[in-house]
Amino acid sequence: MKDVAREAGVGIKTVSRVVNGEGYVGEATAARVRAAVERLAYRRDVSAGSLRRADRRTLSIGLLLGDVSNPFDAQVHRGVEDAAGAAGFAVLSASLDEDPERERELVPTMGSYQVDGLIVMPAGPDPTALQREMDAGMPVVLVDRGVEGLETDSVVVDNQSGARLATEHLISYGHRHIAFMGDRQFLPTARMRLEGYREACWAARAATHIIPDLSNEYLAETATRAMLQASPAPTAIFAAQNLVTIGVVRALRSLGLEHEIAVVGFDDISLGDLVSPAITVIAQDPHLIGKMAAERLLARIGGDTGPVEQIIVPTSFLVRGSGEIPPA
Amino acid sequence: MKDVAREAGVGIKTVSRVVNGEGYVGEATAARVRAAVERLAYRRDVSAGSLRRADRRTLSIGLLLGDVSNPFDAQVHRGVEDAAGAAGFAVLSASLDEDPERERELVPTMGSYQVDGLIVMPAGPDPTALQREMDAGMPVVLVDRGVEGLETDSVVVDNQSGARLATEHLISYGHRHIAFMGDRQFLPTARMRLEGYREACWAARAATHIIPDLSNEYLAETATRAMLQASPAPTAIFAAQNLVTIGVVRALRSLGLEHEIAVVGFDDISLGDLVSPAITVIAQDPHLIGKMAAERLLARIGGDTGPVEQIIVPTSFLVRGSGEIPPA
DNA sequence: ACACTTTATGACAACGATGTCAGACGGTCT
DNA sequence: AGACCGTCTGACATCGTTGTCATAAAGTGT
Repeated sequence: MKDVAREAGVGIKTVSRVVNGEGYVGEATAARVRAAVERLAYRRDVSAGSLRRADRRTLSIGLLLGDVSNPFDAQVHRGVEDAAGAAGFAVLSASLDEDPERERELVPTMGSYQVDGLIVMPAGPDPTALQREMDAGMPVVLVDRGVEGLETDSVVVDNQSGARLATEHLISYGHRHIAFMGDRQFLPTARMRLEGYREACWAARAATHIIPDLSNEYLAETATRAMLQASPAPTAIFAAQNLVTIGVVRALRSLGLEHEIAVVGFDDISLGDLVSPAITVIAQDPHLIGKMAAERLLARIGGDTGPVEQIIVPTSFLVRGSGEIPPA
Repeated sequence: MKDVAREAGVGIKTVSRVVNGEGYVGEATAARVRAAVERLAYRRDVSAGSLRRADRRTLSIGLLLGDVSNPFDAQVHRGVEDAAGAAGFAVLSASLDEDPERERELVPTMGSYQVDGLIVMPAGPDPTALQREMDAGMPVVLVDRGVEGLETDSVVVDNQSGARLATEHLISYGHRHIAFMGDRQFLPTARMRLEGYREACWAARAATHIIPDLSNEYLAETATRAMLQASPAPTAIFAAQNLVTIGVVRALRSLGLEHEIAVVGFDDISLGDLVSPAITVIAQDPHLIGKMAAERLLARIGGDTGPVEQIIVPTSFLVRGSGEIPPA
């Protein structure tokens, strides 16, 4: 900027004014400055600017997801990016892999990059890292799940009633022995979905059969195969997470049981409508979740001091075939 | 930092030395500083530090992808993140949507955030924005495709020979009328895949049937349906991109032709092994592509001034059924 | 002609950190 | 004792930018 000022024969503050469009600069001077900027291929340094500016804004937000390559998380990511990008904010992202250790580590790291706010899909139940950041004045919005003891905005879906709906759907087709296969129980979403399943089973006086802690596709497949050896084997399965659903479908296929045993999944899966039978699911709208979280965060960054909000994004029920198989 | 210095009763430079582990600090002093850091919940400001430091490093890299929510791109993203994270670098990412306009805009934006290097899946054929960045000393690594006229490292797959292999595979099963359905032809990868298809057809003296510029699933589905009305209709399809493959499969399914017409896809698709018939594909390893790109970039950031490298990541051929259907 | 406002401009300090340098202290060698 | 070295420490300038303020010129109202 000093160089540009010299090149244009003006003071550095005048260059600053032109670059930031502050006005109070003569048209002729401004033109000379713009020409110099062009000639020297000058580009403003956002971080140096934020250093001196009163609000310390860096026009960037941090995004901590479970795994950027999980289709659900990737859609959330895109939603955040769309909303943030429209407001001129850049997105710094990282994957936590549901590891509380990484959360403890990466939350302060994001802080040290001076992001203006943080969107987090929390990996653990421990609020201290995030609380510390919030105490330092950092706006935080949680997505997908909350953290007990942390008073801040969140964007979630109603996992419990979605799971209840899915289970009731199976019950309405005559099933009374429905297995629940879900993700790790320290995840609040997994617990809520289990709760919804339990509610529906109780109401129908159906037995419960719970297989938790399936953290990936492979474990889900193995567990499904093992479970179906038992007798009496369940006649239907509620698969409470996207990767679990894939594992279940894969196991049923390998046993040739995909047209005998009913399946309803939570979260849509790519090509779920093309396999045979097509997979009935409770679908979320992850792009919308990300977009709303980013909008909430941007409002907080902009100074919104209203009460803490919990935004619940609706789910939709996609009936496709696998969930409408009656018991044998 | 000034506050920490006052709290600990030392000079700010001493605090800096402790925080950065520079040594030459007495143990007692260091302990007092660490205690003060803890008490005041102090965190170093990375960007302010980089301002004065000679190398201007911000320990962050920029990543410009087609679309962070495309499964292929998301895997690349994760590969980059893994390699960058291990070296202590943060990743600033954005989606270009194959729009050269956005590329012109976001490349300098990344520059103004002072990233130490840039990994780009280029959206357009125009090298100027990237060239300008490189002239300013920014290391750049291209992924998935190159840019003509830009002398820089790149990590790609051999699209041409992959496509040739796929086509030859169909020919070996007796097909002589194979349709090529591909993405927009301004994308180098799309052109290379078409070239590979052409080579194989020529060698076998088979007719070509080319349907380009299918930029999404829906267009691919519609085009497939239209094409199959023609007579004589092709007996096999080479679907040259992941979303195109999905569209093709969807169209065949809706016409009930999925067991009549052979399909080989380029890029693996999720659940491609579960649909019936399972989809034969040329699979890439996007995680590896991202990882290698990041490693190359980190080497350049670290001062590697060796000659420009083009890294070619091998593809693999997954034979699953859809590509082994003989012509009627 | 006078006071007052508006527009245009640059000098300078400051943001939070690090590089440079100089100085103080204690120990070792001649 | 004096020269010399290694360790430990802080004052100060500096990185690129913006906030504050002073100043000057031109315009406006009386």
